[in-house]
Amino acid sequence: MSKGLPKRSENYSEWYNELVRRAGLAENSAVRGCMVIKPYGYAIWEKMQRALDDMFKATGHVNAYFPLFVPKSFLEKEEEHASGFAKECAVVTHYRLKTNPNGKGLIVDPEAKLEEELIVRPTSETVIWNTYRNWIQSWRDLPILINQWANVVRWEMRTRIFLRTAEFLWQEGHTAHATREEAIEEAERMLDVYAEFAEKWMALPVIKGVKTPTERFAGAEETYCIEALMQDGKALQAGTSHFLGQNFAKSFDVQFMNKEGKLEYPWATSWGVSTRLMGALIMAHSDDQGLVLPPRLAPLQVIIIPIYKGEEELAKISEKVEPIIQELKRKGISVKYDDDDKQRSGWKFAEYELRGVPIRLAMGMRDLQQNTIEVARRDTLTKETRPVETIVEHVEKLLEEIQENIYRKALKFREENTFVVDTWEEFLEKIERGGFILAHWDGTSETEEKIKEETKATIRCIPLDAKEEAGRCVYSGKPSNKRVLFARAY
RNA sequence: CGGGGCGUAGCACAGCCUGGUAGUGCGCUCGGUUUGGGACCGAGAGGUCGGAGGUUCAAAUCCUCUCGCCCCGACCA
Repeated sequence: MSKGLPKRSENYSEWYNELVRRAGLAENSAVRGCMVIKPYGYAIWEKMQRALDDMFKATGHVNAYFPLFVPKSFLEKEEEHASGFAKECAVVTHYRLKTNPNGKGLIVDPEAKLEEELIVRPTSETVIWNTYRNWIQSWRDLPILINQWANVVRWEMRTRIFLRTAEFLWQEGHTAHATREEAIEEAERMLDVYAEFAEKWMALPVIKGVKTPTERFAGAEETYCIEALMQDGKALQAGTSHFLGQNFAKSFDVQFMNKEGKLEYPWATSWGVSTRLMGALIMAHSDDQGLVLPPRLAPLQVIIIPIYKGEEELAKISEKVEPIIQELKRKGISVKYDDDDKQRSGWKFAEYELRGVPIRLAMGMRDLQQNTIEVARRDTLTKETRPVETIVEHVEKLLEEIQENIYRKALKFREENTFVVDTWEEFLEKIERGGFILAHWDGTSETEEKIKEETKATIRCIPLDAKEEAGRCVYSGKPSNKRVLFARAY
């Protein structure tokens, strides 16, 4: 059996699947389309949650929890929303099982049919706005700035671990505001939060933009998104933030008395990121040796491995290493000393590389005599020997350097794979190679659809920072005033 | 949901065509030797061959149905 992973260059999706499995992040479950997130994978998710949650709190949001089940009648109320999600809903029709009178096992009790079916939430706008009706009477009740951490179910035809699972974990923010401007500002603010999180924590450069009407969230007036480029040249939507207008307020009959004493519908936003970010994290940075984790999200930042023969040597190394461990911990760096005698050092090296631990320290007798320690960094796979005295400060700096380097590498990759294209021939050629394409578009969904049919590329977004620039649509030749971002996407 | 591939020990696979005692490597257990990049030797444990039905004296192998996984399309965060 080969101990290495499949190569990215040979079979990207097999590499991805194997990596997720072998690094102990997650596995497919007995339930179709659903995953088991294993402790190591969940530890990364927890770090993401913590960072995001702090950012949400810092922008004035509070957490709450709304029910898993959505009455069918709620889902129906906002028409666009309803038709957008109808195709992928899990439906609860009964509330009881009974033993099978004709044999073994259990059957659904036909007597226990629900009067109204319950939908397992694909998202929570409807339950939440139904609740907000009772919470909002006056302009003094606004804004409402609530987030919830939850699971949702979207019955996907084709699933991929982390990237598209039938059940996934996410956070969904749902806010209500007195004015249109304030709601738009909120949607944009949260997009910025996502972008900052992606770049500072995940070391993932993203492009902020708005979706075209066809790619818009069902029920939204505007969908903002952050788009990232994966190593195989495909785009991944890493987060979305929606300006929902007054659609849900109207559908759920939520009104407030404004300062002038007139009834008004409040303005809404919703925004979310999911465990899909795990997929983004993996696909953006990892290599053929395994995961490459940005230090700020790595459950374990430093692994220390002793290289020894016999207990006596191990004891000496352990003694030498102990103060280093203590000092690293004191600085808030997560560190593990792997003195497990059941595995050899070479095995451990490979294992922690597979798991993406940013820094490895190794100490053997040679180091002990010279008062040195070997430092290996995961992002570059380079090693050097350094004096023990300064190792803690070095590690501290190195963690930051790795975080930055991973980001720079991803940014460089994106820049090298972003193409400004003006002709259809070039579009066809570049889209085959993968990457982002910046091209003019005439603004019609007809053209968007044609391009998708012919190339499988979609408009990922209209970048927020797109310059006004006269040009002609790459497909139809009609006039256009800015470039939009095309790519094949996950 | 369509097209293709695959389900045999924890993992990777052979055996199936041509039915006749279920195998190999890795992993696991025990003992020993080892230890600066996935150690070696020896001895072991582990499988209702995805499930159900059928054909047959006999089914991992042939037939039917079913469930699941992977890849490619249509749909999506």
